[in-house]
Amino acid sequence: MVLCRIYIFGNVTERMNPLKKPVTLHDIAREAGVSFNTVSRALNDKPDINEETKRRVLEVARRLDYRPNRVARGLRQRRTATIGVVVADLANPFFAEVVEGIDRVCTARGYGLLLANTEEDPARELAAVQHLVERQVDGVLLAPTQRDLASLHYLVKKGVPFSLLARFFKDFAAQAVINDDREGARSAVSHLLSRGHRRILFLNGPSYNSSASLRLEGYRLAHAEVGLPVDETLILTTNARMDGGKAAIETALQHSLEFTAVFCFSDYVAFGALRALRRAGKRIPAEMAVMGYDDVAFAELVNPPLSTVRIAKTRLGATAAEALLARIEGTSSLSGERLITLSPELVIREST
Amino acid sequence: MVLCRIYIFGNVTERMNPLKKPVTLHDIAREAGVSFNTVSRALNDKPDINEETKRRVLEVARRLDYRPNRVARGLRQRRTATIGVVVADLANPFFAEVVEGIDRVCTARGYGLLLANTEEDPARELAAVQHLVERQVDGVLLAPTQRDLASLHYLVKKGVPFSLLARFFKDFAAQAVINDDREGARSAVSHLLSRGHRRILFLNGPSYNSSASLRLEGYRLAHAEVGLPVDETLILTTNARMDGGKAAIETALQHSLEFTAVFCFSDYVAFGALRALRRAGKRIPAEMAVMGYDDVAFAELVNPPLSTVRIAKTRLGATAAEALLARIEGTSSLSGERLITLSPELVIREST
DNA sequence: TTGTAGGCGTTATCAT
DNA sequence: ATGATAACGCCTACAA
Repeated sequence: MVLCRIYIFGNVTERMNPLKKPVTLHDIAREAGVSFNTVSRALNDKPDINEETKRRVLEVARRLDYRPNRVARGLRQRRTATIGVVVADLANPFFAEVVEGIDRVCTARGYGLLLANTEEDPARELAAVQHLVERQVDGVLLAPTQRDLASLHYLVKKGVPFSLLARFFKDFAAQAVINDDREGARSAVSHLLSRGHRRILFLNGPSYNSSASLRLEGYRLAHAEVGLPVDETLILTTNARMDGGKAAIETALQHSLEFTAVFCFSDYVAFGALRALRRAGKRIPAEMAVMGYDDVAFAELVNPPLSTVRIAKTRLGATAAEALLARIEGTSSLSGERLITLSPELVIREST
Repeated sequence: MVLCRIYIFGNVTERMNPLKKPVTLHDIAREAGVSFNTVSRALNDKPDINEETKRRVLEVARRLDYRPNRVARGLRQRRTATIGVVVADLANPFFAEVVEGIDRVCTARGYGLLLANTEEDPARELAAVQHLVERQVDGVLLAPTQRDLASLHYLVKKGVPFSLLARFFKDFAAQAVINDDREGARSAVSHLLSRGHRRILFLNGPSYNSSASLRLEGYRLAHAEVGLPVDETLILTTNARMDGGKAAIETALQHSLEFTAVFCFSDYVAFGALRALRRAGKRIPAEMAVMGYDDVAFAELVNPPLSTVRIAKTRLGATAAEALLARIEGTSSLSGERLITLSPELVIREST
């Protein structure tokens, strides 16, 4: 592995402008020969103002390329038009797409997006949330690690509105936008059962994760529907990454566990499982069916293309943002709901 | 395709706390029996203060769970400890990883991260930059669309420091952290040539993209090194996404263009090419070699695992952030350099 | 219709 | 060592 060296060419010729002082309301006022709050009125088009002066003021503002100082405005109005976004793992395409959805509605409505990454570490989650609160965000969108409730308690204590992304708590009444993971898992496992599989290995996520527990319910439900008892030895817990899937399959094979299909907590896990299975000489789907979850962009690119459960990721982000903004701005729509559940879609490709 | 319906369960029982007024310096001052700027001194541990009172003040602050209002601080100090990040496409894992690198150094140094997404639209790029400037960010990290210089001129005019991510301009002296794309392409094409390929199709990005033009130079250089003239008909321009690679291969095949290897602008493009080639019955690498660029996480998962050129993505983001912060804070280190170039790494897997 | 005054929560600059 | 006072740029009264 080649070490990355840094090459440096040339040097910046042009000196940065030494942060020239921005034009303020006062500057415009002086230029237009009015008081500075007449300018304020003109710019925020308030009712009480003469059309003619307003026109003149706006003209001057345009000429000087005036830009409001949103920090000052934020201090005065006690709202910053900013929302904090705390995700578990940015490099995970799942969250990247969720954030894209959030960005779309936030920028459309003039809100800024203050981003933080926890890497599934509860301590970082709390630190991030506190930091965001200090920055006076109007609300927070959070994918909690679910190891504890510290950050949520903090938000409640500070009175900052928030919604949860893709995860929720049974015993903590916070708004959450989630995927219907019970149904997603049920339909996936049903599909496998309908193909004749009777021993379906389940590589699930950790039990504190709400998606994992919902998917486990779905797994059981599908079995119950056909009157098949669940063999608990087929339920394994892995970490949510690729190596988790690989490792789980390897140990399962070592212990000569019997199964003809694998249902995975995520596409990532499925990719790992796929590799391990192929390395063990299993042909897919002839000898072994594999099913993922999420439908990240690459699911259709692996070999064979992965069957999976699609989550509407950007939609999830966009919906969460809308619900939160509605709550912040006092709009009605989705504001009061506890759980907003998006329905999943079974995507059958060639791995099952 | 199943339409995604929204199910809504339950209702939020607990009313959000009506944004209780946060504790301020004054509150602490009253509680501790000192003036509010003594409190300020204590908290920012300034020199001129009695140890005893300082201890007392800090104790009160802790008890009341005081948090500084960073908006007020930002207004007063004219620095917000925030940097703006403008990327081209969040859903692209390349940029997601770059942002992860940025996040790591920014949070470590107490900076917040205001994120915006252009989706390669110059108009959105300018709007995003203006928005960030209104929010008084201390600096901007920008992956420019390169269709025009409007946003850069704007930043210069406003005197806001910025660095470019992964792209640069020959004729505009802005700091940029980039990959050595000429060398990356040269080594990739060299490798193909050394395997005996003589007609190497190049699916390149649009020419305004600085990476694309550098990679073209590398393509030519590799040919020159072995004294092979370049057949210009082998150089195609595609959009940087998967469908681009697919479409390009399809037309190339239709026009019965002769080639035994394909070098792609990105892994994404390569994935598309891979599919189109396989659909056309080509065996890889026996009949056709394929090489990508970037080394996104999935490159090793496709079939066959993709040979590619690795860019140190998180490192690129982290380096850019460090350079920018150094410039903002007046630290020496990388601050003055024009181009900071990271060296790529050739990764040979099974597609070549 | 317009201008004046005050304050949002800090930090910085004076006095004391 | 501490306290009063003045910004920072804006908005929201209220007065003219």
